[in-house]
Amino acid sequence: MIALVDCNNFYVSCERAFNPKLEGKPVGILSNNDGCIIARSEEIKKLGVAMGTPYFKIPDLIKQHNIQILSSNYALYADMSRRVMQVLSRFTPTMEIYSIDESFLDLSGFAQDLTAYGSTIAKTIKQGTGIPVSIGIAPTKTLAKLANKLAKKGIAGHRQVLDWNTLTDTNAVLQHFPVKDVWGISSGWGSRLAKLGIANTYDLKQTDPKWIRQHFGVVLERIVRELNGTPCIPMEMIAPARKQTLTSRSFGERLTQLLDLRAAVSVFASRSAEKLRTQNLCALSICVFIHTSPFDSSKPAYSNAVTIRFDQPSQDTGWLIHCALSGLARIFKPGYHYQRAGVLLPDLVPSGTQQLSLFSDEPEMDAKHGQLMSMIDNINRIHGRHTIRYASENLSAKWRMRQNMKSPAYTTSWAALPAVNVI
DNA sequence: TCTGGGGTCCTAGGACCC
DNA sequence: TCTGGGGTCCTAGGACCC
Repeated sequence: MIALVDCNNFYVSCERAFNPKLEGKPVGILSNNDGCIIARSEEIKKLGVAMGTPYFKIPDLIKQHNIQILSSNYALYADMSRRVMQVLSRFTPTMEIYSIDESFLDLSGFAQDLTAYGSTIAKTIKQGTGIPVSIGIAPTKTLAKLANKLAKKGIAGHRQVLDWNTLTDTNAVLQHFPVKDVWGISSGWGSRLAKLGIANTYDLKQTDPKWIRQHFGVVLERIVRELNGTPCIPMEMIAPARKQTLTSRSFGERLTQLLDLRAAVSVFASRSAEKLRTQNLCALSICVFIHTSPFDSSKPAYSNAVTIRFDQPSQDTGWLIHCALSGLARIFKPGYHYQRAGVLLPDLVPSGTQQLSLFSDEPEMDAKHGQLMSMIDNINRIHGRHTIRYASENLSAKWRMRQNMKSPAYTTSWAALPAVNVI
């Protein structure tokens, strides 16, 4: 049996844990650059605010219902996630951290009442972190995800925790479950299936897996088999190494000057190199892209990207910035209002196993660069993220994103520790 | 004025090998 | 008249996830 533990409205719950005044009120958390609403409390969902609604489109609704809006605070969410996962890991030896707010727990061989065990887990998480969770328990991951959704809504007297095996008529439940809400199926496949007469999840469960494979591929076939109780998606206890990494941002204001873009792309390349070093990876190539706003039809549109291959794998900030900037120079065209840029490292390999270039500089130079990078990383870890950086990162700050309503870094900065008033 | 930022897997087709 | 049988690697595009 597999349990899926999912935090309720995770970002909102993190904010509420340190700001109880948000309790009971409609709350929305914004994406980077204060663009869209990407996390919602139950109260704001009831007001009809959809996932991904652009913030600037609903000023009246916000005023009318006193909706609380916050910029996203990823330092806080990442730290709260770490705490939740730490508590969760006490309850099983085999756990897969699936996302910032979800984990699969393998409960095979647990003899006791799994609903009661789930309730204990939920209570402990809430007490230890302040975060409310819902738990679905079932024989496969797909059914555990499904049971989790039902537990969130609450069906047939089950709320917060639902053990699939305790339901008396699962087929009746599946008949009322929309296909597009099944894990791994979205509206694209959902509407294709509907056209073929597969209207609900019970219909999908009854469909011949071989027929599904012919018409949709092996991914959907696995889902059908999982709905029938046959595990096809294994637990991944050890996170596999990243295959690519992307650093990109929308700008706080549109940029027209190459200088401003150079600063942004330098920061993205530098951040990418840091990610490589913390994960012990090297990049074989770098891709730089820039584009104008896809929504603004009043100005000329332009987008372009360029990929540069390396002679040998690298995780060196100076080299990545150098290549990123030379790529940028090749695709930059004056006269456009740029909205976003990014640095993509699409081919990653483990560091330490690199094939060296036949025409490489002295190997001693590579070693020196490596020492320089660990020195910089150490200083920045002790004294704060951007204590030492490359000069080109400082060319301009015009591109920096908007974050006008961000809460303090309650748990990761001494300066932002919450104060408690004892009366 | 204003619209996020990351990822993965699968498949088909082209180019090549013996 | 008639033209094999087995592979690999790479890329682009499409589908999905949080």
